[in-house]
Amino acid sequence: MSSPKVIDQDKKRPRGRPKGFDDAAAKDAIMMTFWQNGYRATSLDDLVKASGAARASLYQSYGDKRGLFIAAIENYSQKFADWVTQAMQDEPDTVLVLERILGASVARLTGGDMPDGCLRCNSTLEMAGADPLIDKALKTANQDFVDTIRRPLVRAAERGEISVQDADRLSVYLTALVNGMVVLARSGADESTLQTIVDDALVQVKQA
Amino acid sequence: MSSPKVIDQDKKRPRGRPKGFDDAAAKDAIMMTFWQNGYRATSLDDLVKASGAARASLYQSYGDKRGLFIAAIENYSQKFADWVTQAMQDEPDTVLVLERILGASVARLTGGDMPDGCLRCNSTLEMAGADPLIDKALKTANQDFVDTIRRPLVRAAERGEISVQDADRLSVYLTALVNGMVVLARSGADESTLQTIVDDALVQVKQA
DNA sequence: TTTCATCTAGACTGTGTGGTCTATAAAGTA
DNA sequence: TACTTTATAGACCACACAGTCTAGATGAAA
Repeated sequence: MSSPKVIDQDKKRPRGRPKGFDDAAAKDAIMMTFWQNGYRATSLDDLVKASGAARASLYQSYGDKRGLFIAAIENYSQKFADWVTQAMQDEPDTVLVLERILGASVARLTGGDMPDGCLRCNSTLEMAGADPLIDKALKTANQDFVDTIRRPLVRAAERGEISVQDADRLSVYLTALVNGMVVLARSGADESTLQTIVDDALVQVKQA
Repeated sequence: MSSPKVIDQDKKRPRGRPKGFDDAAAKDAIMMTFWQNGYRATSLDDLVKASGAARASLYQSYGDKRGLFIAAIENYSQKFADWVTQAMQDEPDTVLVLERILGASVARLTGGDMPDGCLRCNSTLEMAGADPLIDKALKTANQDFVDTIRRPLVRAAERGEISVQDADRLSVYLTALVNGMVVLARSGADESTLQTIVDDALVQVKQA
């Protein structure tokens, strides 16, 4: 995120005029804009302003509004997967990894530094079934989320701490809870309310 | 729903030309339309067609698109509350009432006879924070849902079966799970997957 | 320096939208 | 039969939007 960007990488620069904006930063800005407003309430002008890229450049890079949205969803998914990879490296204990993941979710859902809700959940309820390509991206993102939550549980299963069946079952169960907390948070639930839910859910995990 | 409508009730008929559509049926049709498409993707033309009412009549009755939407949300909330009232009359046992509620949710989320998802959840993730009046209606609807789920639990507490604290805690917990299942269902989860979640959650309830 | 590929700035266009307005139809009341 | 009230049908308007296009800017390659 805040790592010093390597300017002028060795990668050969293409022929024409160089972009006047940073690709990765623009991608993040586009993600944040869709996250903030939703798909339909985001205009191309919003994306142009947020990304710093020219309108035509966005069309050049992403095809159309739908392409921008799908890229945003993929970007969002990837960030979560990367975060969990890091958490699993930092924390060997399964329950503590899950505590971190769920605790970070609660913090983010109730903290003011990010847009409300979750781009994946927001988008799923706004757009599932409305467009084939978006639908596919959403299905992938939702499956990726379950798979990502599942990773620490699979590690626990490999260690013989729980069964593979429990890993599967719990990963879906915890996904449901996180998804549900997103809706609760957007309807005004505070941090302690959500944390109580997480604590109750972890009891479920520890019993497995 | 399909009960024979009493035509020409005793209520004195107002002076002017009578409405060419059924008020209650129109209200339901409006609810279904918003449920199907979401707020922003629903046009006034959609609502005119679905309700059978004239465009001007809708504006006369509801003020504007936002008023139509808020009425739809209130209508939706009321239907759920009525359903639970009935279920509590039919079934005295607390856990069995909750089983019915959650089971019906699973059936509806995976059955094809209703629009996808849940109008309350869909609308919350699409519109929370976007408009003050809609926001208020959504907060009310979400609080009503928790309160409605809470009713069988409060009845159990009054009977001394569980503590009031557990009733409060579990009502929020189960709300989170239902909300979460809505997202899961819209991302393609099948009935048995959701039913497994419900079964796991009911274990939690029985332990209280 | 010229050429070529790419990016930029923003004008432009067709379509769809929420909301209003007008003319008319259908009922009750006097 | 007039008069009043309410609903209907649909034309109408101003606006916002996604997407396209054009003219010019910028840099590498020749």
